[in-house]
Amino acid sequence: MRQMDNMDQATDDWTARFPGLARLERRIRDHLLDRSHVTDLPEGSVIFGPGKSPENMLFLLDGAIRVQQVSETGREIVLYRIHAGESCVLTTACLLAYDDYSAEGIAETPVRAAAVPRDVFDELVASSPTFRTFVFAAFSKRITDLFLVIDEVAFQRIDIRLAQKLIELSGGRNRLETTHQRLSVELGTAREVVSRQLQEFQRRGWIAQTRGTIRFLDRTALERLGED
Amino acid sequence: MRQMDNMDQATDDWTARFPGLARLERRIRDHLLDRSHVTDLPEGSVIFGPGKSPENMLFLLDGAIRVQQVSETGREIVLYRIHAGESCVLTTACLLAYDDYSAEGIAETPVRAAAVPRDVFDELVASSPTFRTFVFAAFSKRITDLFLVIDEVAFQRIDIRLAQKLIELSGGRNRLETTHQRLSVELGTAREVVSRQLQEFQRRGWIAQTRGTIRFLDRTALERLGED
DNA sequence: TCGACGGATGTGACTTTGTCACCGACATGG
DNA sequence: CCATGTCGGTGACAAAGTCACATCCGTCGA
Repeated sequence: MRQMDNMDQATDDWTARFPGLARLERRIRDHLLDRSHVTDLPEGSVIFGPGKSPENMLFLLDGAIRVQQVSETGREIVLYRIHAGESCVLTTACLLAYDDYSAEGIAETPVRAAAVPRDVFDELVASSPTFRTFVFAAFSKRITDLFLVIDEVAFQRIDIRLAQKLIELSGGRNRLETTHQRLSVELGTAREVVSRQLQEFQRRGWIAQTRGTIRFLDRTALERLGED
Repeated sequence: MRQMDNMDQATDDWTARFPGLARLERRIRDHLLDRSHVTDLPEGSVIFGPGKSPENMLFLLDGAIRVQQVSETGREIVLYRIHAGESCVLTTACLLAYDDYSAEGIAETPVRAAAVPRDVFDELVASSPTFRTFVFAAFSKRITDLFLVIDEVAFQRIDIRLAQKLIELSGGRNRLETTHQRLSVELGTAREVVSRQLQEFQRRGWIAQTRGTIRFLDRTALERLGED
């Protein structure tokens, strides 16, 4: 499930890449670096999921992890992503063996992360105020993000959400390589709904579509729609 | 906003009411009891909300707090409840001053709670493994609960969700005093939708309605529907 | 006692979203 | 070349949300 690569940790202070850990006490930081492993995971790795609890808490150095949920009905929805500079707090939730929730974390790109064993995590929370702040801030951010997801799923129109998601996923580029199916999972809706909305965007001259890619012809129009 | 009642803390060990705190180290427990206040809040008190961060973390001794969110569009949805024996971890999220999220916590009944100041909370997390476990378990539970809410809002049929909610809110009694409006907020849907579903339940002989109350005529049928 | 008022509920017409059962188009590998 | 699997299109329908009302009922002053 996972491959571990030990690195020369003395020369690679990965904590510097985490804003919240920049001011970590020197002694603490050294302990953390000493007791953690930097790990590389290929794209598509399942970091955690039903029946797969990780033993370590991850601090993402590069890449992104997508956390999504599969409903009993088979439909899926993307809950959030963890990007470089963020930690995988859900792992701790998982570590605590809370009953089998259906969420899973998947490496969306090749991922490099620092793996911190559970006991080390606990020691750090106990001994470092800075680390505590970091951890609670991470939890808070997740929870408020989930509030936002709930708000959008419950109350936002699908055309608006789709426009927002297209802009978000494009990351500034003017084309997006994805399928209607994948977009429907992002929004927790049905593929046909996405297809129809994209047809409408195309009819309005905002995008052009070919199999597997969407080109933006009028990004501003999409952004306007996405602003409510 | 809040009224504080000091009690004879030496004789009232409220930590005993929290399963997760039962094994708290004696020294820690005394510190917690010494530095916290037991507080009474009237029904309807706003515990936290947009612009109202609490200074304390609450441990609920009696009553219930309802946490809900108001969307920009004015529609509302109940996110979760905090019952006696649980703590208000969201408060810590709030304490960390994460940007103004729109969620608010309201006392659904008269509430008695132990208020733990922020610095005491931090000390306890630092010094007690038991307390740490308690806090992280609380966070985990909230997050997994929110996953469930997302799943239901996104993928579950409204009749099934309504049946489940009626059973849940009735708490074993065979009548429920609430309005269609309130039920619609519970589910994050429109009042008309609730009215129509309730009419359908009534037509099937499962419930009887009068202004402000619902009587259960065939609770089993509702439970069956609620099981998918 | 009357009537105004506000909250609670009922209703119909309509739009949006989700579901289902298909279809053909395209890419890939034998 | 065909078989297969993924991708996207389509129409008919069902479920859910929206809007604009119409009642209904209890309460509170006048």
